[in-house]
Amino acid sequence: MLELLNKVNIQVKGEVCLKDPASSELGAKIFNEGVQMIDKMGMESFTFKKLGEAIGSTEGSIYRYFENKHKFLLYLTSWYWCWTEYRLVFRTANIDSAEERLERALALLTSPAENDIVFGEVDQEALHRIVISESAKSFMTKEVDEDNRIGAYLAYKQLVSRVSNLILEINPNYKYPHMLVSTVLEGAHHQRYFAEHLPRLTNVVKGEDAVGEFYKTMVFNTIQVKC
Amino acid sequence: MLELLNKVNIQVKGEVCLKDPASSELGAKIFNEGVQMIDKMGMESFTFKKLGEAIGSTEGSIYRYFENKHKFLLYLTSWYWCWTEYRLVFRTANIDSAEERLERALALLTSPAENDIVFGEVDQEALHRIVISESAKSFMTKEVDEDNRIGAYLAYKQLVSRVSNLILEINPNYKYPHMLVSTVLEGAHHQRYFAEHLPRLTNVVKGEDAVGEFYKTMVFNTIQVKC
DNA sequence: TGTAATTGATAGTAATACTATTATATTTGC
DNA sequence: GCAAATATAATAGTATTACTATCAATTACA
Repeated sequence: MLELLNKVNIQVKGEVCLKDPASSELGAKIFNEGVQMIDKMGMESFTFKKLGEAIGSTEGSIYRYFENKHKFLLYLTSWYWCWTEYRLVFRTANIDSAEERLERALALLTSPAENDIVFGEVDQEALHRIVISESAKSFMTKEVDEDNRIGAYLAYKQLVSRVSNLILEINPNYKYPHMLVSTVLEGAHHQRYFAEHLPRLTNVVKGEDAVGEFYKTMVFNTIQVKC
Repeated sequence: MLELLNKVNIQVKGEVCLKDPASSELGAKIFNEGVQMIDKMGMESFTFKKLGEAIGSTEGSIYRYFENKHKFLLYLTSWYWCWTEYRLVFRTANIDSAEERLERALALLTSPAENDIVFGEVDQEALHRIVISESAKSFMTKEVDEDNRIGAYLAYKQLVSRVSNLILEINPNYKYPHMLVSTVLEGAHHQRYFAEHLPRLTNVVKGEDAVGEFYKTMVFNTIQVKC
């Protein structure tokens, strides 16, 4: 884990919270303990009442930060994608070859959960598990258009756009870069989940990085004009 | 829409319902009106009470068919995958070339919603939309292992296995057929959803079958050993 | 025709997802 | 250093949800 002297803060854009949880002690507790609770019990069982009790505060206080628990999930996933983009920029910096930059980007996006650069007390591994198993619920709702309007998916779209550009550097004529990138992002998460719970839907072998290998081959074979 | 003289029934396996909805008038109403309601209002707002009122019955009666609304969703998705497999077998029958069989299979799996062979009163288009926007919730829960144990995902696994075998016929050495197939199945649904709600995550152009084209190229480029 | 199974009607409960109110700290601006 | 503004805690309350239970009425079927 890389520790930075001057901490870089992840700033979540969009009107996803009523009050920035990074702005107070209580907000930080809500964020950190919220991540722990959702990781352990899942969104279904998670409530603001339980979270309030866990941090020695109350339901009412949490409602002053987030309108409801769905907005809280939107905040967590936005934070995750901002964090991912930050790491991606970091890992592809100073690399000359476009191919290698894409390779590194894909390795990051398909890698298993791991704590990285320190951001406060945030348990990045737990958050990664949450995004794997709950993020579909963040946009698969009847309110998706309204949530989109308030900017809840900006971070995700920005990441997709950034990786798409890496692809276009290699093959400027490739027609479906966004489709390919979102397929990889969603797919990699799914495969990790399947490996754990529905192994017959995947081909993950213990000890091998099958997910990374699979998507790397898939992307490079898909974008390159055949000989 | 092809109408068969002797109707073929979709038989959902696994212990997903308490009582087979295909076995009674009331069961059929629950199924058909349930599909309509979930399509219109989404799983979040859907309740057995509302469904009971809509079909002139009661909450209690529906609970005798399904333990809860999550099991109902499991039933719907299983039905959908059985139906999809049935259509796939139909469309690849009597085709000699393995490549063409795979191409037809992919075309079916990535195609937009459309009503097909008649199965009772089932609104297949609505069901397709439900699977696109709700099916992640059928396995992304803390009860996934228990649901798997009772056979809730058998139909899905069977379809993945069948398409994987098509791939292995073309390239018996390909290492990740299950991963590739589940990536396509989930991906195609996601792309349809994104096209509707989050267009910046995709590259779907009106009038073109970009989704089908994209996944076809992706699969064939991925499995074929490069020259 | 009698018995079993199914359905309908009604009632009840614990938990959830909030909203509202008021008292008590805590911060801040001057 | 103090008043005013703001944040938090404590408590109460409501409509809805996700069930469970009971019993009467209807229908099936043997």
